[in-house]
Amino acid sequence: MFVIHGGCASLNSCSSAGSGGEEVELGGELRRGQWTVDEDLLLMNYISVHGEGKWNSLASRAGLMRTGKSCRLRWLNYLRPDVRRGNITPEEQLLILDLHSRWGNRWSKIAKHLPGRTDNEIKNYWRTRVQKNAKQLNCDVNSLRFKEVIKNIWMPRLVDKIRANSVNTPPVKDYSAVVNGNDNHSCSPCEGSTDVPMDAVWDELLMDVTGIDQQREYSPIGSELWSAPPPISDLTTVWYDGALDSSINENPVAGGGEGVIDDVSFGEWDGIDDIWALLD
DNA sequence: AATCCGCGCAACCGCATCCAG
DNA sequence: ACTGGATGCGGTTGCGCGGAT
Repeated sequence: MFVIHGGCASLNSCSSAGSGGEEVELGGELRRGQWTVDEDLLLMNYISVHGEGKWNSLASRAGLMRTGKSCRLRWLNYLRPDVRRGNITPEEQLLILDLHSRWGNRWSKIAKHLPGRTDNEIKNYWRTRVQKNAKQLNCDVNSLRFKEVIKNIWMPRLVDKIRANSVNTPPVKDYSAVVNGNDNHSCSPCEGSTDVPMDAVWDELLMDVTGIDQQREYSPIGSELWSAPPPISDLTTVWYDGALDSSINENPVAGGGEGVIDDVSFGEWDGIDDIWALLD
């Protein structure tokens, strides 16, 4: 019925809860900490029959010594059949960076545009990868300076990477197919992910990053008009020419309220290639 | 081989919001 | 309008693994 992906390899490896203050008591008390395979099966089987929702009563009816919140989290972040696991693709990275620049730490909102990805996963990605990068550059992750790095260095490189990949493979017309891999997860409605058409998101995103009107001409994704990409030098010219003029203060959420744009000088980023290498 | 250390990620917590009674 | 339970969300914690020493 269900396939358990990832997670604990055995009951033994998970049934003890480590020493981190987790109390796993079997005498009728609530369990905390790592979920066991048995618990996963109980939860999945119950939901397959009765559906999700009413998490508190679901927990007890399913015979789980867990809180409703814990069951909901486990289901949404791990057990749901359409949850996508594994490396965040360049396309997804680009989307995350762009959407975060617009909305800030609205992980759930961002996740709705990445089918199969959970807010938790995106949040973790941001904290581990993006914040690490900010740290390497000695700047605050919310600083305008770092946002300029994202916009003018990181995102263009991601676009390069996506386009480079697309040279070897036919243009992808359906982004959801990209992010879902080739598996046949229907990724059904993807819970709200359709409130903004993915093509529109990508058109806007690439417009933001490249500043080129005819982005549809070379958009690696979501475009039927896609053709051979322009030389990278052309794109970088456009990116870097426009970079310092553009204000990224359009977004009150992500702006962090600094209000003053840092003096961004890319001459200072001598080690940027090294840092970039860490992100690959 | 043993130990240390940093990273990734699953899970928890507290607060906010929604909604039915 | 009020209240309490259910749900959603963002921040934080800590375990386990793998690489470095």
